[in-house]
Amino acid sequence: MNINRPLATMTAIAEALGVSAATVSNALSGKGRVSVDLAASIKAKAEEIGYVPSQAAKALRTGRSGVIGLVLPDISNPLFPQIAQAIEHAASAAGYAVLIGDSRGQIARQTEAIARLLERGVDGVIIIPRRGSRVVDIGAPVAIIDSPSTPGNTVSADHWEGGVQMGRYLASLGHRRVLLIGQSTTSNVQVDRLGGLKAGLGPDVRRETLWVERREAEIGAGQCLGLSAKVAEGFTAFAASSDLLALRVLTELQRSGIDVPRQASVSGFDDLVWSSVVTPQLTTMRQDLDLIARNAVAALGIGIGNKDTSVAAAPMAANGERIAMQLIVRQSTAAPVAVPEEIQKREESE
Amino acid sequence: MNINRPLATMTAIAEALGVSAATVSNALSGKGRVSVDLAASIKAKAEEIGYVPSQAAKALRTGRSGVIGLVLPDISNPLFPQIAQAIEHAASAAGYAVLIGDSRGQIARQTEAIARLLERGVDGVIIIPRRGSRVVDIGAPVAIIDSPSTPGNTVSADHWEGGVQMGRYLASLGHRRVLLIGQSTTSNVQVDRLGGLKAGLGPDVRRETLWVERREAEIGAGQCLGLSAKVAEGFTAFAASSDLLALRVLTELQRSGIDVPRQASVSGFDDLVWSSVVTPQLTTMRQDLDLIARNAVAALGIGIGNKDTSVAAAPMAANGERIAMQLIVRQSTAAPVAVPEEIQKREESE
DNA sequence: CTGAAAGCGCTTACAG
DNA sequence: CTGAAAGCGCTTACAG
Repeated sequence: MNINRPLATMTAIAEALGVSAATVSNALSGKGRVSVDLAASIKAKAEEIGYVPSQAAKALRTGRSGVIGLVLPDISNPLFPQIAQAIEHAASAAGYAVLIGDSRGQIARQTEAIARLLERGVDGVIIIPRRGSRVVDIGAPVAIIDSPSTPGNTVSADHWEGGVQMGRYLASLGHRRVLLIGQSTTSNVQVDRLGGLKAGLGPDVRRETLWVERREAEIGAGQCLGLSAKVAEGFTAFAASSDLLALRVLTELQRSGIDVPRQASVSGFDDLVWSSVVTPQLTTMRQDLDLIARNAVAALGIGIGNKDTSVAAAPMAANGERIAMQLIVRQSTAAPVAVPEEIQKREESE
Repeated sequence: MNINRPLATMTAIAEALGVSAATVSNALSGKGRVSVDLAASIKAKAEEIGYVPSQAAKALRTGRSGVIGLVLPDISNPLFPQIAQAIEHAASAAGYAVLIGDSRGQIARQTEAIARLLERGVDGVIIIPRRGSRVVDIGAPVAIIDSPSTPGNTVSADHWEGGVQMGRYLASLGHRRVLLIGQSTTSNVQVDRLGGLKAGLGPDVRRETLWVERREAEIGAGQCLGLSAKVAEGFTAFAASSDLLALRVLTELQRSGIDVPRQASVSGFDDLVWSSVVTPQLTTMRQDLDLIARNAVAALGIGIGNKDTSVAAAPMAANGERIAMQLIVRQSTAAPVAVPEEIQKREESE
């Protein structure tokens, strides 16, 4: 805010009403040490002159800024918008604003990003680390959203159980040969998801795991993963550890002339915005990001009595709790069908 | 930050060194009214005790928070991560932190989001409005990133010229029948892009425009757009107003058994993260978001002398300037080939 | 129920 | 070159 806001202070209200600033403060904060009538006229006056409290003064006085930092080292994470929205919403409901902590695309700069936020006086930090990077103690409340397998994790989706759900679903469809596809073995989230998938598929299903990062080290980045050969080998389902990967799988299969889901089912995780935009729409597992965000904010162990909105009591999970994921069945998965080797002619889609 | 940070204040430094707080302030702010020696020892002491300036006190005193707000009403905008990163980077270089302004997914709540930021004492707001929503005067510096066609726009990519580039490129490939695909006619950005496309394609190219929102009003959301019929009609290129739309087009075509780019070229706009992940990789137009962000921050008309980093002078555009877009040619576009009516057998891709 | 006073940590004229 | 003083707008014991 700029320098000029001379009239809209507590002092201004106090003078206009011939009372003390302390009384104005008490009336406005609603702590009830003021007579009902006086409080009412103070509030009316505040409204009238367009009073906006000075966060700076409040912060200086109370030692709390009312701001939390959100650190998302991997900005290319396509989940970013949903996460940011969920955190902002939960924070706002708890009386907090959210500062962006960016590590300039470099995961290594995570610590640096946190330091910058701390300099800004944030009351706490929510971190969504990437690839198992450890978060050191920073002398301020921290909540970490990662994977239950990550030490220090505060709250997260139950990625393993999500994998189990997806695995069971694919098995129930009748798939007996499934390719599991992950990006990187260093991601606890992905390892959990694939681990759960294996458990959910059960012992009767043959499966194989493809780690894209590893494969690309051999064939080069962005190259074809050789998925159509897998179809030829008899794989009927491709379960990816993320929608991003599932998209890659889906388009590569389609490009090779393979019909999804008729010849091959494809599934992902996360329910990204475009997951229902592609054809066929992607079957996926959704995280309850709102609940995760609320828990993360609550885990910061604070709670400014917020002014206007009385937030409905939201369910809270204990520290470290795993939030269930939700299976979203769409068109990219179906029961496997026996398909002749030569590519079957598809009916006109319209 | 929490209440306890008793030692790391200017007063603490002053006492430790037997000087006044004013001198410490002058030394640390580097305004040079302090002898070199004293300044050095003050800085050393600050370092030693881990001094972190209180933003709250500074804000209260100077009337400026050093924080700007970023309002992105359409959080489902897949460009969000790149934009947020670019703005944070530019703001940080100018000495600012960035507060997230969320309108809870509802475009109508844009004004509300701005108000919340203002209450937080931001020094200015950067807004990326959606679908031509007008931004009213808010009594604080504002920069709007939208489309040159939008009244009040501060800086943006030159979407029209980007369209021209793409149109020329497609025409140069030999396409003579092109389907232009936009989401909504109420988006100035999309209207500009398609307008530029038409201009770039030139008079020799037959084209038709498909507005998805309008079409979906008839056929229902998420339905097939009937693109394969267009291929049958002789359209050889599909130019979408965004990568998200292009993804939809690509997968629908592929699902219908159409080979991209052999039978149909597909292009988008924005170079989203997954654009190079799909097969075939998407030809697209990239915005220089870093430059746009720098201009937006600069347009706020402020500039805190920032502490450590001396940012290299960055090129600045005048108010309202249009930033050139960059054509990224990838695999989804190619010269059209005559294809027999019956779907041509594709070679194995591996 | 209401008010006077102190103080959060900084910066900025103003003296010296 | 250095310091004493005031004040940014608020909240919080403490009196009355």
